[in-house]
Amino acid sequence: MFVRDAKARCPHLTVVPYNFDAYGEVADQFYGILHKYCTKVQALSCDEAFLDMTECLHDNPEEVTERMRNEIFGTTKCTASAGIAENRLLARLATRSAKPNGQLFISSEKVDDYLSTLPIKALPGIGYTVSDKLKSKEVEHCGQLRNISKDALHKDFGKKISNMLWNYCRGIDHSVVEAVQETKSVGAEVNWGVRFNENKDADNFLVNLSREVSLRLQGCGLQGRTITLKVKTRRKGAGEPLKFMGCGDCETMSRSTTMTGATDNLVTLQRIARQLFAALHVDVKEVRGVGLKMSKLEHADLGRGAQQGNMLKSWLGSSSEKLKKQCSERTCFLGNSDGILTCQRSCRSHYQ
DNA sequence: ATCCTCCCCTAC
DNA sequence: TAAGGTAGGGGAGGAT
Ligand SMILES: [Mg+2]
Repeated sequence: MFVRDAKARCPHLTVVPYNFDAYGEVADQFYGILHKYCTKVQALSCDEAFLDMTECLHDNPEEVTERMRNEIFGTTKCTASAGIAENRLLARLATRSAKPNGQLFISSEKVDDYLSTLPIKALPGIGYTVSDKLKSKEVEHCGQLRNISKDALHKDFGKKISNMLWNYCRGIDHSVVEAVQETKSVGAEVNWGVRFNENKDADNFLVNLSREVSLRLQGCGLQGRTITLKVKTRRKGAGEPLKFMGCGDCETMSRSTTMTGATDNLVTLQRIARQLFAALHVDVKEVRGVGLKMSKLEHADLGRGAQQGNMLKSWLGSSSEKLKKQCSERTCFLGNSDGILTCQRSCRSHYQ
């Protein structure tokens, strides 16, 4: 429900504003505590992480988890939930079941029972499209999914997704906790408040978006070879969206260019962004969203040929918090010529 | 046989 | 699918 509608129904509604600084502070405390208990921590977001506790099995995992949750609450005043199991898939599912403010250990013996009635949609990586497709075949729970052959799944979902479905519905997950994650792409997009009257408005927007992406790349010390422009346009027949300045029902198109050398250069980005936009042949009056993304990344200071991949620690570190704030302030200048500003960098505030 | 581009799906 | 932004990954089909 939109705030506007909620206020219509509840005129005295108190709307609490975002407080990104506080979320960042809690995230720092959260990760600080996790690292006190475990060296293998993989950050999924500002409020969710995997911990590989294999090396800590000399202690009782459930007791360790109790202590961590207590410390998180004591320090942050935010409750936290946790799942404990033999692999990442089951631990993640256990966490969902444990909410709010609880913890759950799924032992090996309980896995089959737990999964048999679990909706397929609850599996990570399975969303509306895949689960609806299975539902249309009367397959709704993991127990039912186990009766579908690998071959049949492969025909309907392709290699990777069929394997994932086959393994996950049996509680199988061989993936490992990776503390260090490689950034694959850096980009920025705006899909709200975008309305252009003239070509030069769109052009101006592309220039600013290019600047934003260039600055973000430089902020990360990264350069890239592939630039992708994504444009949302009003779908034929779709009227103005009910939500003010929203993008409404749109079609999405994209074009990309791969260069021989990696760059973070503003002028290069602007030139290519313009070329890509022109190649899409859209009526600027119909544009509802624009995004620009750089991929095939390399470390800026290592130059070409250094295929090491970039090792970026979680963006939750305090230095990257500062960068994040700068980005969000810059983003305010991405508003179009009507002065409509954009709101980026949403951040979940619940910790359970 | 593998890579690339574009599109779609998913999670937070 | 009545949030929007960032990012990762996979599928289809064409290109190499
Ligand atoms: Mg799911």
